[in-house]
Amino acid sequence: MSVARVVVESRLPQLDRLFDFRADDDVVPGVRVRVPFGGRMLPGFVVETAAESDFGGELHRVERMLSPVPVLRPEVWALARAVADRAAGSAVDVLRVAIPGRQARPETAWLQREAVVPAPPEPGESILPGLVERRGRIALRSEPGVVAVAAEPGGDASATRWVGRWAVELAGLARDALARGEQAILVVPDHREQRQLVAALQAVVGDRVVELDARQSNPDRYRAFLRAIDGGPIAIVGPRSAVYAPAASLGLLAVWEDGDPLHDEPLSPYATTRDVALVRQQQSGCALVLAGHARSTEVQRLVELGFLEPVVRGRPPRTLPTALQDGQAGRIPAIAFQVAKEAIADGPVLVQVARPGHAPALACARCGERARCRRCQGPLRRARADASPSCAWCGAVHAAWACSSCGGRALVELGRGSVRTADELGRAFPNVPVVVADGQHERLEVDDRPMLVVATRGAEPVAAGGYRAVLLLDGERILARESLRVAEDAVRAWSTARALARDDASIVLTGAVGRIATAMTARDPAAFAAAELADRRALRFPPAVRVASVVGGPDEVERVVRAVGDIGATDALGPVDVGDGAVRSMVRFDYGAGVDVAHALRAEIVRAATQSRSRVAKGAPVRVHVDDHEPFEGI
DNA sequence: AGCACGCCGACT
DNA sequence: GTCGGCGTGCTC
Repeated sequence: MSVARVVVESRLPQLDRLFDFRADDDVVPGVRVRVPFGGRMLPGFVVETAAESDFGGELHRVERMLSPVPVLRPEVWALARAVADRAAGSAVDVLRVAIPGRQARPETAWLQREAVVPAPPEPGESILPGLVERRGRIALRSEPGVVAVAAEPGGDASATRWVGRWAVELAGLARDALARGEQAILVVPDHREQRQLVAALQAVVGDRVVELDARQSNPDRYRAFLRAIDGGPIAIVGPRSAVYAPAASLGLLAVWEDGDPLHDEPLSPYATTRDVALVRQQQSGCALVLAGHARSTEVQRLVELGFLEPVVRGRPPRTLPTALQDGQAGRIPAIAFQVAKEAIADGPVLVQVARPGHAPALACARCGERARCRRCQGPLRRARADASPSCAWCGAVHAAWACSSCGGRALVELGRGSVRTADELGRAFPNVPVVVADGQHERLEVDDRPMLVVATRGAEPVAAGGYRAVLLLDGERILARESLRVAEDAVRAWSTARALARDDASIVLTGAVGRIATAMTARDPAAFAAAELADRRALRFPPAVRVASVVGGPDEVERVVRAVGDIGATDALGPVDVGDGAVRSMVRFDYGAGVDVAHALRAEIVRAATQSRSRVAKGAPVRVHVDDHEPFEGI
């Protein structure tokens, strides 16, 4: 009998620590257990074992071991703990995304396997030779093993398959780690990038690739996770949760397009891949690569600090930014038609648009009032030219619409979506097939024949031989959005779409002027990222500072903000009303105050969870979101 | 969260 | 005198 120190699976912030239980000797660190806790049974993970406990009272006994597999590795526990502390959250909440649920069948098969660790692959050429070897010797401004890579656009333009050069280059770096017998973790925003990266990896490391994908079935996911537990020279690829993959000797951690919002975890404590990767790099000393076609302002900040060494690969394809004349908004400019016409005979042409459907917005033809859903007040739109208006939020179809303010029955279409753009292009190019790719119509690949591919941002299919031209439409509409990161997001979305083009392709960008247009023609992404970051500094917005949003009842929010305000280098914005009797404040703080702020926030969260249960003080519960990616959205 | 403990108001 | 309201604290 020994003592098992267990983290119990409870959302209560005050239980986010280890509790001791008596356990049999087969209960080893990392296994899942069920323990008696507060009068009932709770699942948990054994974090460590010891001969004795320093708890004063009588220890309960572990009820049973749920699985003998040590799924929580020490390095992942350390990571979860640090990530939770940084975000004023619970470590178990991190483990929920880090560790897939047990599946009996794959586990039985795994337990009966003959443990075979694959041989390391042969070393080969990579874009940053020696990067992985430098692990462990990372210091500010001296030979960093941490780099920000501006990836080379374009790809392998074979007629049957397209793999971006970025993927080939990351795969080469992964092979460097595997050749040393270490693991590589490569984190991508989406399964689109995952497909390319897996293809590139298989070309250089064969079957030493493990995909940890939330889209997999539960057994497949657990099977892949168990393969990662086995260790050895393997490359682990997956979306944001893969950053927590078990890898005892991690040689490389690479994040592709760290600025993509898909890297933001929507579950508490909301850590984004880049931040987790930075913590993991610090803990493991692995080489860290933050790569993308665009540079995030967060990466720019780390470059300016000298923590990341910037590396610029390749050169963007020729890009023509075109401003729009008055009254042209939403139209396809003549130059875009011209470019498409010249390129289409030779192969596919990509047209990127802002919104899906036919008409993304509708308004009353008589009074101009935006058409809204009678049920939920959501905006109405039209999916196809001949479709009835439907609500974008609840999906209700409004065949017989009447304006709520003037009673008018006629609608005008505002803007145009992918389907309408496709219709118009189809008329302009009568003999060319048109393919629509958006949230409703997923399309991952197109072949090398002439066609127009109309896609919303992030839904662009890969073209086997590379696109012959890319039209980036709706710039003015994208940039009209009210958000801290519009420009950064737009440049990233345009840069990634453009990278799907063949090297000799022409790129047309409509509705972008000034700094943003320049960003799309410059070779080096630094100038734009630096200018964006300078703006944020001037305004004291992230990532120049960090922010924590505090939502809840007015009294509670005020109390939390006051507690954090006692720390230096902080200030608060708000509170603003967010409905249902709740308010929101934004606490801004310098990076240097981060540890103290997170600590104070955590203390307030625990206090709110334990002391505020008197019937009078029971308002909306306080919720804290540290490093909200879009802190001012919806204000 | 649930559950135990503990201290003031109406009651058989 | 005590039964029970809920505020407070704890969960190995």
